[in-house]
Amino acid sequence: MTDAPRARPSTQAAPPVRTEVRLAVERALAVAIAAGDLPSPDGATPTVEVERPANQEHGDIATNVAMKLARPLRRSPLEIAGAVAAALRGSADPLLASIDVAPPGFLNMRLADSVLERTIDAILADPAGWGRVRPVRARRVNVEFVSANPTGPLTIGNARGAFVGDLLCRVLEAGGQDVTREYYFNDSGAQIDKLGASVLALRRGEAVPDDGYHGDYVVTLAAELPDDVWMAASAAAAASAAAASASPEDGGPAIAGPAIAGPAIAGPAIAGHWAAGRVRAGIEASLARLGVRFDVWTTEASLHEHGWVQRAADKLRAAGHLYEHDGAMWFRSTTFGDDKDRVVIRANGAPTYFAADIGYVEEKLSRGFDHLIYIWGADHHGTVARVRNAATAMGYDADAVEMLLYSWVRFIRDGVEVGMSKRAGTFITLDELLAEVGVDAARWFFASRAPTSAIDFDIELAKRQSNDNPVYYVQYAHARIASILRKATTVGLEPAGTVRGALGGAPEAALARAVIRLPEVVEDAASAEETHGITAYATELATVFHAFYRDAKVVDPDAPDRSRARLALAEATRITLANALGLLGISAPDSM
RNA sequence: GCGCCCGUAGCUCAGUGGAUCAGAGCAUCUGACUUCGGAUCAGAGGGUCGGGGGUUCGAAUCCCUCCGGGCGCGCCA
Repeated sequence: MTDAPRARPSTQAAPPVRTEVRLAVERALAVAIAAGDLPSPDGATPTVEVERPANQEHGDIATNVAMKLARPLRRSPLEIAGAVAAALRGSADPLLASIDVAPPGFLNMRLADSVLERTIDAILADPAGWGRVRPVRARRVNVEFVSANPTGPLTIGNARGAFVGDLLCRVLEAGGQDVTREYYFNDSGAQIDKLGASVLALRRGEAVPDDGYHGDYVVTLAAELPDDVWMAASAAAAASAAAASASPEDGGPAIAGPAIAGPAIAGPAIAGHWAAGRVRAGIEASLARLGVRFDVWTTEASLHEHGWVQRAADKLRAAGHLYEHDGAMWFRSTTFGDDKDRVVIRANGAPTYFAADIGYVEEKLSRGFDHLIYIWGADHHGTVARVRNAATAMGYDADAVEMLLYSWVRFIRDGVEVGMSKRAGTFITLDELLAEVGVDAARWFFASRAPTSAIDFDIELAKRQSNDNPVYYVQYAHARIASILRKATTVGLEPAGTVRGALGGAPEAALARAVIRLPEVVEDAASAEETHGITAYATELATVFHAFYRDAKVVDPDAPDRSRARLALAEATRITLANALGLLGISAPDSM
């Protein structure tokens, strides 16, 4: 797999062409106002926004700033557009070849060939840096995703979270952000105990409890349970059984700065701890196979052990946001708009899952992140408000904590939804899905859809139509260019080092115009925190290249100079396709 | 019951802080140069943007309402 070039802050690419044009328009607007051609705006001047028109007749780049200024300047949009256009034409900037005013007040601009040429040349000079952009706002970002409990292998239910999170990280990195990828394991608590109890039951030759875990992997775990763990678990089970019958009182509610009770040490917990570790190793291996990398693995137990939960609770208490009620400790979430207050410490002294969430926020932010992103399934939307509220209550900026919710995927096979339950052991693992569909196709599938949209994933369809999948269309374009470049060398032709003066033809101009947009697409994707713009762009670029291929003979020994220039443009296109695919973690094959 | 999300072409999905978008891919149909990769290209048909109201010069986009689907409303995780 061709991986995306790693983030290298030292590579500071020139701003996207679109940005250059926007700045030129802003300068022209200022010039027109200074010259008295336009009045000075009373209130806030609207920011200039430029866009890529869908209709080619509207030029390469257009702006509606004249219409936005019509009200504050009390001039007609056409009059304003005319003044800005005149100022643009009057500037010595060779950026634009033409500037047209179109009703009701649009400014349509066409890029000069020289801009296309120097951009293409820059791609050839620095392929790895192409597509990386300067951040609008440099941040240290923590992205936490997957975070599936280590109670069983990753399933297709975890697929979207894994890919969405990974893709977001890649896009943010290309957008110039400093990204840390993090996985949170809930390695203690009732679910782990149930997993442990299930393993112990099988080891004893008994049936798995009804509320335990029933998958085949539990049988394997029971068989592999080391003797020392087995004996320790058995001894602890016996001891806690004796203790439970001897002392029913548990010391009353924990208030006024008590220590938060840690997880109970019992047989199932001991076995569960071991099993979770084993399962976790499998999860890490699966993620590696997906090309999903993590920088930091944090466990819930470590948050308790290192006092983060306690510190966060203390912080909330000191700020007056905790109170006791019915023997439990509550966070006054309603202060921040939640519909009810939330329990942090149960009446029995045990912290809730929410308590660990709060401790985790404190722990993450203590590491110096400016921004925390949680990739959560839509079923978690009920917990968004309370966690963000807790962050606010601890004194952090509300915007520092962001939850990105993705909708559930319905997996369908033969027209029937695939039902799943990790506990019942009826599920399709992520490994199985990828073995059937392929990583590239799966990545493309998730990358090309907005995370918030509910989608259907038809497994059979994904396999059967694999050759019609747009991902193969894009990869084919890349392989075709690689083939052309190979072909060229056999007749002694190499790409030229520059396309200067060689983009005059219609096929060349159209292709170059598509190629130079990559940084804009990356910029938009990073700021919107979405990836489907990149897949759409890659598809479009492939289409434009295929048209170029149809209209322009690239390898032609009878016209060596023209061939070398077209080879250079083809190479720039190949780099752009490879970088766009690499950004998505998808391979860019030289042949297929 | 309350809250959040969603409903766009036969299918899968973009577009949703108004004008310069009703779009892409697949599927269907019709065509393509003895030539660099036909996993390609050119073209066609196909949608009252779930229904209905409202605001506006203008609404897929904003507001209300209804219908239909998903999810959430624990001292679970």
